[in-house]
Parts: sequence; structure tokens; C-alpha cells
Amino acid sequence: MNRVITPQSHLRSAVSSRHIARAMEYDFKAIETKWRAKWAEQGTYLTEEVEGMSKFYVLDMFPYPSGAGLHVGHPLGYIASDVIARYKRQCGFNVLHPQGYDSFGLPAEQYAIQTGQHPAVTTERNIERYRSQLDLLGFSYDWSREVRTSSPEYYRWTQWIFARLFEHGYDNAAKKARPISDLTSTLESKGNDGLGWAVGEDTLKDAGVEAWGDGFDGTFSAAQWNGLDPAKKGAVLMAYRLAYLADSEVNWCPALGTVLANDEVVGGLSERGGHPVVRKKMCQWMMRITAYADRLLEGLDTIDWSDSIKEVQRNWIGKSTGAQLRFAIQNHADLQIEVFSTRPDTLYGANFLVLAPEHDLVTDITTEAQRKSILAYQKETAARSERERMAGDRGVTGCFTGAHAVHPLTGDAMPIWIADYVLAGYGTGAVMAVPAGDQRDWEFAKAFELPIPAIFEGHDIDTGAQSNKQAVLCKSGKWNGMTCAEALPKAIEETSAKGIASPRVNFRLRDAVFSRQRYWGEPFPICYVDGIPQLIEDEQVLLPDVDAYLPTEDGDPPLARAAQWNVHHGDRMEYNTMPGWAGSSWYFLRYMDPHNSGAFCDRAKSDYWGQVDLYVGGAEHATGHLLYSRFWTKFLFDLNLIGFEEPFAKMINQGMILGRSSFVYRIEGTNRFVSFEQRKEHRTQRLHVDISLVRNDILDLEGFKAWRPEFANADFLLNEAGEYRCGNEVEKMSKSKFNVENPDDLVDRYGADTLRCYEMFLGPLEQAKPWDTQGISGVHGFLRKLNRLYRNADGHPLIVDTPPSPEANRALHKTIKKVTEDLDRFSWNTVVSALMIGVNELTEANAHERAVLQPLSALLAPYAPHLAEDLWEVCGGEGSVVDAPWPKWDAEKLVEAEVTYPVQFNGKVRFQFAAPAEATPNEVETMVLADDRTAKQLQGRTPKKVIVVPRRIINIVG
RNA sequence: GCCCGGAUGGUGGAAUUGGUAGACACGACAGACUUAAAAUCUGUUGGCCCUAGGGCCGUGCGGGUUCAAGUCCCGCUCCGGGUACCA
Repeated sequence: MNRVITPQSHLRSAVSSRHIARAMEYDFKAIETKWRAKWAEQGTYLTEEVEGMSKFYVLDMFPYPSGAGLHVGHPLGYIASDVIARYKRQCGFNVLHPQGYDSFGLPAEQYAIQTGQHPAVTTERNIERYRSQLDLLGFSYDWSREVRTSSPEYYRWTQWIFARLFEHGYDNAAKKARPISDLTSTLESKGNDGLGWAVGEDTLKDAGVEAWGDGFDGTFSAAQWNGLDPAKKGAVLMAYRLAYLADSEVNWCPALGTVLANDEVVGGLSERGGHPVVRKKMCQWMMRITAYADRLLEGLDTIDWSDSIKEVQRNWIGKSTGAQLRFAIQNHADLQIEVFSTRPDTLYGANFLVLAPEHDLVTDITTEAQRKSILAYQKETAARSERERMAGDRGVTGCFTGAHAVHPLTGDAMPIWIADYVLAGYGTGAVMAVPAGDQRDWEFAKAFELPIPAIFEGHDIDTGAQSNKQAVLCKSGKWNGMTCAEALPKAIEETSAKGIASPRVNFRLRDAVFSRQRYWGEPFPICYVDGIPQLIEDEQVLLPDVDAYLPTEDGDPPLARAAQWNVHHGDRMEYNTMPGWAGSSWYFLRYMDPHNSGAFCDRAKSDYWGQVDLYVGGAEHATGHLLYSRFWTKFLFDLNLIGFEEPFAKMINQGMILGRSSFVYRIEGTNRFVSFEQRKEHRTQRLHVDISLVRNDILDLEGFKAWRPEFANADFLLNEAGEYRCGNEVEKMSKSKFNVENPDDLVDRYGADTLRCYEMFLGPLEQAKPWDTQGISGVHGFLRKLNRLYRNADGHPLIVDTPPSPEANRALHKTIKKVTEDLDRFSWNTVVSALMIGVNELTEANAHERAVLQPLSALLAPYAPHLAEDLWEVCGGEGSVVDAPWPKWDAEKLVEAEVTYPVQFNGKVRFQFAAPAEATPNEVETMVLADDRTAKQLQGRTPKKVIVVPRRIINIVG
């Protein structure tokens, strides 16, 4: 039965009293305020190097200070790392636990464009808000070490590292970065033949053609080098620098007015904002991260990160080994097509070539008869690529060029096609198609009715391609009868000997674009003298003020607007700024020596603090920050500026906290809302409703009407209970979904200690989990119960100095053991359970002895530092609980006189059997076999076998 | 498609090397207190059967190894995340 009710008839609201009665005996507000002030006053969390003391470096990924503030999901990782920082400190380590802000970035700039407000001002305001929210939670950060990537004192050193990258190249033979001055002296004496430095081939080719004409093939002699003018030398050197300027295809985002790095583009859309991204040729600063591809790959084996994130990096780097093969083209003696293949062993099965539609040679080789259709296909793919990427549904398309290549082993003619399944940006942008061995080639051959030469024994080529490396080859000359795995190295060797191929390693990893056409980022310490970029090192290049945060009318980036600034000693400045990941690639080093004005970080300090021992943050930075910071760390290591080449020895990625959204159901075209149960009887729209108006899924009707003007006149179709029941769903926590739980409110209602414990109690840190505020009461109750062990309701201490009972001792030492072991394996959630069990047992045992309660407060300190500090004081503990030595468990106190064994018969537990703890398995067996209950279970049968697992279980088989 | 996770009560989760599955909480139910409600406290709470004693079933599904399987092996299903014509 449904009732339509008016607002007046429903005065009793389900949510009217949300007040949580606060039991006065646990006055968390007073306790937390008191100790936060004391810690600040005494500088409890300031850190310095102490010779001979072992260090432990615990780091959070620093936040971008957005305007929205924190919700309960944000502090999760911070709480986890704080627990470990405090635990390690109590264990006697010198702990470095800093925090800062990744404060350059797009949102502040977008806001500036809209409002004219300087990004520095909004950033400052957001940081203040962040800081006040963080402070409420009682973190043990040493704030004297705070860094902000947008402060000139910090970005000066970001610029400095950029300058070093500009001044260095990469020597593949030495496997390390070396100064460009080393390079020039080699070039002066030997030229670049056999040089072995990482080089941008396209950049070198362009510069070489400019210097020596069209015949330039990539090598030059010492004489040729020495004959160049400085401008041409500069252009050639650019091809070797680790930070270099290049014309390249970049991801241009028109809506953001800037280029993006590959990891900032997701499925053809910008990661931030989801705007379309197009390919465009532009002159940009780049980072030669590809020079470090192998070391970035190998280094993964030396660090303790999750397998999944290592795998993401491995795939992103995408190393593949094979050969580069050269194919002659009929009627084009001067041209050849190079293809990269990981499977040269299947070369005999190759019967056509496929080029990317954008491949350079397409125009040259296309016959007149095919020209029209080739042009049409190229146009079609260029137009389609974007839309089609989003659709994800692609058929097999392609077009014949009319040209033929020559098979290097058989001399057969191979038609040359173009197709969009071959990507211009990978390998050489051309493939040799082996339809019998590659499914894409197979499908292409089927679609265009090309023959499929069979090269595998016993494989039916009509069923699809065979890519198994254990397959046996046939019709493959000398390789007949070999498995592919056996033939592969031979194929590479033989084709290389014949001069038709060279061994080749290919990476999917691209060099990273390092310029952004934005205002709110690090300016480059670069000006252009006669068009050649020069480092500015005599003074720091500061970010100038501008009159608007938009490009100039000529399309130059905003910095071109800074009239005095944009010219340095008469030379044009670089107008681009650095990307967001520049400052975050090395911030973990600056914390070690944050105020050093003579160096980015003193070597002695980085030697002391070393690698980050525990890094906590989200997994979403796998291909961005976490790769770039590894790259910069290796570079700084090569320059002998730091003593380690992996920044983060261990990393744990916290899972997302999801919100529980509530929904109301509006009958379409009306202002009438129907309760969840009856929603299907009407045509309804589902609308998010703010979760503060909902309790146990029941809507606060008055609150709802007051929430938004358009709902002021809403009426409701209630359920049989006379209530409005909301629907719900677990989804990402977000303001727009009205499912955000704010930590400030929870701290106000339950205290920071409760919130800290509860966030850890929710479940394993790495897992995504829904937030459920109801559960917090259980954790709050635990802290109150714990508090009651130490003092009564009036706050009078209950501590006594009598010796504890064996039960109390056992409870304490069991808890110490469990908490210690769980913290050592980073099992944050089970620690809270262990403490709860301990408190339950001590309450049961009526334990108020100092010998038990004082260590207990030390044990609590990492999770609930405020209350622990207060209770430590009640116990008369010396100094701060922050430095209380971590309690050790005493195995003797854990021993029980008896062990209760579950006794199984054929694997089913039938009864419990108590045996003396010190009894041997044989004695236990004898005793249990003598027990009446055993005889009853056996009913006269003789046991075949008796298994006694000491202190665990007894299983009687028979 | 490929690669990584994961699936345990009404819910979050525990079980660390194969050894009593469901710890610890939440919720629900019942009781105490209260004029009443909230709060608080106590008890019950995987399912099924049973007067009791107790029994049977049970960790996504189907097999297997073992004295013993949530845990190991083989074959699936579903869910989450990442990634993609990468030659």
C-alpha cells in the first residue's frame, strides 16, 4: 500500500538525530588538541642525520594541492606510511618522513585563465587548506623539510638537473651518461663512425643533410666535423644530448593548448579533462629516456614493487629482440624497405610487405595505376584514426601500391601494400607479412585473397596462423625440420652474414616530450643565440608575471607575453615551460637536504639517507612519475651525484576507497519521487542524492527538500513502512556523485585516532574497498574500552603496581608478538584486530597493572598517537611515547601449561583433547588413543595411522 | 585478445609454511536500562536437520593430489584493473 504524504504529515525524520553521544571518559578532543600542540612546541618530529644510527626513509607520493580538499580516501596511504614511520622510530631507526606539494600544474592555471587570479595565490591558499586538514590527523611529518615544486628555491634545482641533461649524452658502450665535451673531443679526432653513443637518428640525419648535403648516410669523419661552423655543430650535437630539441610528431591537445607526453594520453583523449588529442609536428624539448631503456628494465629486478606494476613498466618499455631486414624493390634500384621482425625464422613464409600509410616511401613506389586509390586510402586513415580509436571496432582494410619487393632468399616478387594495422611510430613502420605465422597478417591475406604459404609441418593454414615457437618448419630451406625456437638464432646469424639483415633490439618506449605551452611550470634556463639554444647559468631564470595566462596572438606560449623577461642579454628566451613530471622526478632527494642553496642535495646527506625504504602511493603513476623518477635517478647516479640508481627500494600501492552513493527516483516530468521498492512501476530517472541526507538508506525528506530549490516542492511515494528508501551503488568517491565523506567531520565526531585506526581496519591496504561510515563506531568503541583500562569515567587513573596475572601477561605478549609480526609484513588491518583482541582479553582479566598497560600504550602509538601519548603519561612513562622503545615479547609468558588439540577422525573434528604442553607427539598419541571418546569414535576399529602435529592438531585415520 | 589481480556469512574482512574456516568488526535479532526514543550494556547470529546428545552441508564451478585443501595441481565461469593492430 502506498501513501502519498505531504511534508507536514511526516515530521518524524529518520535522520533527525545524528548526534553521537560522547562518552565523557574518553575526551578525544581535549587529548588530541593537547598533544598536537605539545608536539609542535617540542619539535617532536624534526629529523636530523645521526652518525652511526640506522636510517629508515618512509615517503608518501606528494599531493597536488587541489581546491577540493581531502576526502577520506586521500589520507589512507598517509596513515599507512605514518604508522610505519612511527613503528620504525620506536624500533630505534632514525626515520625520515617528510611531506610536500607537487604544486605546479594545470588546474591552478585553468582557474587563473577564468578568474585572472595568479596561480601562485590559489596554490598558496590550497596548500594552507591541505595543511590544516593533514594536521588534524596527527602525522609525524618533519614539516621543516617541506618542498614545493613551484617555489623558486626548489625549481632552481629542477632547472639545474635539466641543464646537466642538456650537457650530457649517453655512451652505450660504457652504459652511462657522459659529458657532451667528451663527445666533441672524440668527434674532433675520429668523427662519429663506430661512436656508440645513443643518438636521435632523424635529428642527426636532418642536421647532417643540412651540413653535408643529401648524400649524408649517418656517419661523418673528423675532417667533416672540424669543417663545420658552430651553428651546424650545435645542430649535430643536439642529436646526442639527453635533453634535446627536435621536430617530432607530438600529441597536441587543442582544448588544453599544449602537448602531452604519451602517458598523459589515454585512448586518444587527454588524461586530464578527456579532450581529443591529435598528432602534430612541432619543435619540442625531449628527454632521451630511451637511452636508459635497458637499465630501466633490468633495474626492475632489484626493487621490491608489486608484480603488476613492474609488468606495466616492462610492457611500456616493450623490449623486443629480432632483426632488421632489408628488401629490394623492383624497378627502384636506389630504394629499399627495411622491416623489423622478431621472427626472421619465418622469413620463407613472407610473401608480401605492408607499410604504414604514412611511410615515407609510399609516394615513391606507388604505380600510376594505383596512385588514386592509395591517396584515397591515406586520406581515409588520417581522417578515421581518431574516431575509430574510440569506436574500437576495426575491420581489415588496406590498399595495394602496385609495387613489388624482392624476397631476399627466394627472389620471389612480393606485392607491397599499405594498411593501417601497421603503425608508423613503431619499428620501421613496415612489416614483412607472414600470413602462416601471424594472425593479423593471416587475416589480411584472407581479406584480400593473397596466398598463404604453408611453412609449418602439420599445420592447416585454413584454421589461422601458427605462432607457437615449438612448431616445426618446412619449405624453409636449411631450417626445415627445426623448431622455430631452434631456427631463430640461426636465421638472424645467416641473414646478417648475407648482408640482408642486422640483429636489432627494438623498444616500444618513446622519448618523452618535455615542453609544455603553459604558464604554471618551470621556465627553461635557455635562450637562443643565433637560433641555437644556450644554457643560462649566470642567474636563475624565474617565472615572470604575465598579463594573461593565454597564448599570444602569434600563437606563442604565455611566457612570450612577459615583455622584459622574454629577452635575455638581447637573445630570445625559451617560452615553453617544463611538464608536471619534471619537479616530481627528484623531489625525494630534496627532502634530504631541503634548504641547501649550493646544491640540489649534499652528497653526504644522500649517502646517509639513501634510497626510499618504503614508498606509498597510487599505482596510476606506473608509466609516468615512477618511470621518469627512475630515469633521473639513474642519470644523477651516472654523474656520481648520488650513490644509488633506484629511488624507491620498496613500494606499496594503496587501493582506492570507493564511495557508497545513494539515489532517489523521480517520475519523469514530475517532481514526485518514488521509493526504491516501487521504482519499476513508473518511468523514473535515477538521481544522486547527497549521502548526508540518507541514513540506513532512508531519506531525510525535509532535508532533501531544503537541499536544493528545485526539490522544495517535491512530494514522495513512500513504501509500506512509510519511509522513502534510496537505492545505492558503490562507485568512485567524488563531489559530483554526492558520496564524499569528509575527514574533518569524522575527526570532529570520533577523533583523529579513531579515523586513523578505522582507515587501517577497513581491509588490506592495496585493495580497493568501499567506505562504510557505520563501521567506525566499532573502532571508536575499542579506543574507549582501552581507555577504560587506564582510568575510570571521572578520569582517575586505575594503574596499579602489583604484578600482572599470567592471563594478563599472556594477553599482552601475544599482542606484542602479533602486532610486531604484522607490521613487519605490512599487514596494517590485522594489527587493529590484534589490538582489539588484546584489549578484550585484558578487560576480561581486569588488568590494570603498569607492567602491562605501559607497554600496551607503546604498542598503540603508531595507530592512535594522541591517545597513546596521553596513556603513556598516565602510566608515568618517560619522555614521549613517540620514542618509547618498541616492546618485545617474552616467549615464556606465552607458554600455556596445556595445549588443546582438536582431534580429527578421518579429517573431521570430533572432540577437543587437552595435553600437557611439553608432551612429545608420541606421548600425545598414546594419551589420545587411551581416551574414552577415541574408543567411541573408532567403534572397535584399529586406527591405521595417527598424525600428531605438535601444538596444532591430531588426525586419527581408520 | 593479451597481462596482472580477485571470488570466503547479510556486509568489510581473518586464516602468515597445507593443520579446528568465518578471527576482529559492522549490520540484524532478542533482552536489560528508559515514560519513550537515542545512546549504552548483555546475549544470539554461515546454511540445513534435531526434543536432546549431536549430525549433515559449506570458501565461484568441475575434477585431482593428500591423513588433512580457502591454501597445492589440472580444466572452466564470473568480476575488477591495466594494455593493445608493437610486427
